[in-house]
Order: sequence, then structure tokens, then C-alpha cells
Amino acid sequence: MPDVVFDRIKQGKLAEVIAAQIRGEIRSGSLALGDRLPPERELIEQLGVSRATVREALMLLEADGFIQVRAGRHGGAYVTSPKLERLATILDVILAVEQTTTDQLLEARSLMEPLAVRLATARADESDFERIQGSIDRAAEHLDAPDIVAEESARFHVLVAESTHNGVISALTATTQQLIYSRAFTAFGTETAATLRAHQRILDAMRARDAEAAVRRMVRHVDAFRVVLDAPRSIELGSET
Amino acid sequence: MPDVVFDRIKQGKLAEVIAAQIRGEIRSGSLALGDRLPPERELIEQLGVSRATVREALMLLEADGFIQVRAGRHGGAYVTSPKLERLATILDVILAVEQTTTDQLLEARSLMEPLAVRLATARADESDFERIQGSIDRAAEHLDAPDIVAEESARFHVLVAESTHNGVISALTATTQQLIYSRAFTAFGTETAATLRAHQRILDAMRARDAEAAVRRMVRHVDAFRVVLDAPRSIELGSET
DNA sequence: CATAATTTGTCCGTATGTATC
DNA sequence: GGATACATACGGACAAATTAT
Repeated sequence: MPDVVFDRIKQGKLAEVIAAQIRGEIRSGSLALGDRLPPERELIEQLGVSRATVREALMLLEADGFIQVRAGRHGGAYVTSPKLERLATILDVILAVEQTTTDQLLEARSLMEPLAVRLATARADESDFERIQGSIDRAAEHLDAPDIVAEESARFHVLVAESTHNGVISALTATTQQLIYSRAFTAFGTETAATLRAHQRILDAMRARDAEAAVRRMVRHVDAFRVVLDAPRSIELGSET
Repeated sequence: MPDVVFDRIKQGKLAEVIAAQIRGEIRSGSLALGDRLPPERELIEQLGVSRATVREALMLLEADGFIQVRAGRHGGAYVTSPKLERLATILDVILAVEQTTTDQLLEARSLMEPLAVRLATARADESDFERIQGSIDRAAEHLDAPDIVAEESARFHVLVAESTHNGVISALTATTQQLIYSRAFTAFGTETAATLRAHQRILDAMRARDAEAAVRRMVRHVDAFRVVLDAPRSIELGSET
């Protein structure tokens, strides 16, 4: 038989290997946000693969929002900031296949948000408060436009999560939040005034650095939404003794 | 020649349009799990595009786990269920770009896991317990193989999350868990015996339906891991009054 | 405003690899 | 092991888009 042929191991498809390689350079920071990748024809030379393969790799990265490809004179592949929405899109499909109900989404939120608001109450700075207040105010000014109110109401929870100054928590919260409002959008809108009042009261507690009050009001708020959707209330979760 | 040619409007890239089209047929159920798509050459005819375009579309779908493409005699694109790992892959890059530290991952876990174990203690059934015990046992049997211990240790947390019977919680937990172990793999392995003991004690509490004990032990367990990584301990989060 | 330059978008033909019968 | 059916990959060509001049 032949000697040893170390290199030709072929781990999966070429395009995916190349995509992983470029993704790794974005991850490690070698490719910063806004950087331009070499044009396809240069990548062909550097990587030693065909143009179709390069294009497939770039396509994969673009689908995940890691790069954006434009045609034309100064076109090419530019590193861009990945969009959180991709997470929601993928999770949505996974949940659909596993026949996850909307109530399970709401239950997950009922678990996470009180903790997030407790942490946020401790860590939020003045600019966080201003962003949240701004969102509430914008919703209040457009009480006649249900879509704006719904959008800002969703944003409220994301902003609270971002006030934890923990990227993981805010990313996961934003993802579940997006799914909830994409599914429950029709159900929303019946209780706009009460929702905004609840948001304001939560923010007030955060500003007063009263974590317990913030948590209490958040629990009541998210549970109220589940009632609206005819979902079972949160039970057996209360950490209160 | 042809009557109306509705389709030729060019909204974005062709491959993405085609991918969306097929994805839609999977979602709607026209294509069920396990079905085989027509071979590339037939798709070329049906869609009126080139092979490269079809391949790019199939590649996008495969990346998201909608289909799986095999070569060979009865090869082709088969409809399959999307993979959860995609979430971790994307979140990983997002967190890296936003310069999220590993400690933020651990903090997020310190928040979520105690709640998950509380819920799991209430809802887990006998088969859940057996799965968790099986994971612990397998790790115990391979104390000399660090990679197996690490894998099963990660699986423990995922299995606990799955015992909540809430798809959202288990998906999010599995994602964070995967990221933690992919980052902290080297640091792991120093405390294998203690880790397995902690896992066993948590499971015992769950079996006894003692939620408070399970939560207490889980908090201590996840915090201990943060200490190993020289990360600040979890403070200010305790919901105990 | 038009033309050219640059780069992606799409297509075709062909060759090779791979799994099944 | 040979034939078959299929994906995988390569190379070349032209069309379309975008922007600079």
C-alpha cells in the first residue's frame, strides 16, 4: 500500500471548512468589524479552491450575518456585526419542530426576567435608565399605533436585560422576547395602557435601587401577560419562602 | 412565448430565494421529515437555474439543518430536523465580537441553572432521573478519560434542563453549556471527582423532590466552577431573604 | 451624464469522488 | 469488482451591479 497520506482527510465539505476558517478569524478578532475580505479571485489563489467553493463559503457566512457581500466597484465581502435575529430565526424553527408551545416561551421568560431585573437594578447606570425611559415615553406618545407600542414594549425587556451589562443574558433575553412577540403579536394590544404602567413602575423601582420591588413587579407583569394569552400562571417557581 | 412569468423579479440573491422557497415547503409540511428532494439536475430544470445556484441554496439549508445531503447511489438531499448546535456557533461569534467574557457566560449560567433545577425537581419523571444517573455513571466509569468526563459533565446540565420539559429552557441551557465547555475545556479536569460528587448530590435532591436543597447545591456547584476559573463569585443575586 | 473599471452574480461544461447495487 | 447514480469540485465565460472618473 501507499506510505502515509496524512493530509487528505476531508473533514466535511470544503466550503464549510473555509467558512469555519473565516468565521474563526472574525471570532478571534483578526478580522475586525468593517474590514473587507479579499475579492473572490484572490481568495481563490490564497485558499487554492475554485470560485464556486469560495462563493458557497461566503454565502454561508452572509446567511449568518457575519459578512455582507455587495457587488460593484468597491464591492466585496465586508465584516459586519452579526444580527441577533438570526438566533431567533433558528430557535424558532427548532422549537417548531419540537412542538414547543408559546406557553413554554412565556414560562422561560417568567423564569429569566425577574433575575435579569434584579441584576439590572444593581448594575444599571444613568444612561441605561434614560434609554428605558425613552422607550416607555415613545410608546406612550404613540398609543394609537399598536405596532409601535408593541415594538417598544418588547424593547423594554431587551433594554432591561442589556442593563445587566451581561452580553449573554441580553442576547438570550432578546431572542426569547423576539419569539414571544412574533407569536403573540395579535394577542397583544388589548392591555397597552396597563403594560406601559407596569413598565414604568418597574423602571421606578430600578431607579430607586429597590431590587425586591423591581422583581416583584416584574413577576406580576410577565404573569399578567400569560393570563392574557390564556396560559397557565406561573406556579411552583416562586423563590419566596 | 410565455404568458406571465411571475417569478423573475430578482429579490436578492437567487440562491437565497430558492432556499426560502424550499424552506417554506418544509415548514408547510409539503416536505416531511425524511423525504428526499429531487436530485440537483431535476431541481435545475424545475427551477430554471444553474447547478451552482442550486448547490448554494442546498448548502444554506444544510447549514441550518433543514436537509442533509449525502453522496452516492441513493444520495441526495433528505429533509431532517435542524440542529441545536447552530445556535451555539452563531452565539459564539456574536459574543466574541461584542467582547463578552467567559465570566459573563458563567454568570448567565449561575442565574439560569438554579431556576432550571427547581422546575426540574417538580417535573422530572423516572426516565429523566435514569438518564441523568446514566450520565453520571458513565463519567464515573471513565475517570481516566478527561474528555469523556467533561462531555458527560456538560451533558448533566443539559439533561437537568431537559427535565424541566420546557423546550426553550433546555435549548438555551444547552447552548450556554456548550459555549462554556468549549471555552473552559482546558481549565476543566482539575476537579473531576468533586464535580461528579456535586452532580450526584443534586440528582439525589431532585429524586427526593427537595427543590430547595437541589437549588442550594446547584448554586454552590456552579459558583465553585467560577472559582476554578478565577472568576468573581456570584453575589447580589441571592433571592433568599 | 456617460463611460470605464472593478467586483459580484449566474451559467455552462467537465472531471472526480463516493456510495450503492 | 464493475456499473450506476449521485454529489463535489474545478475552470472558463458572460451578465449585472456599483462607483469612480
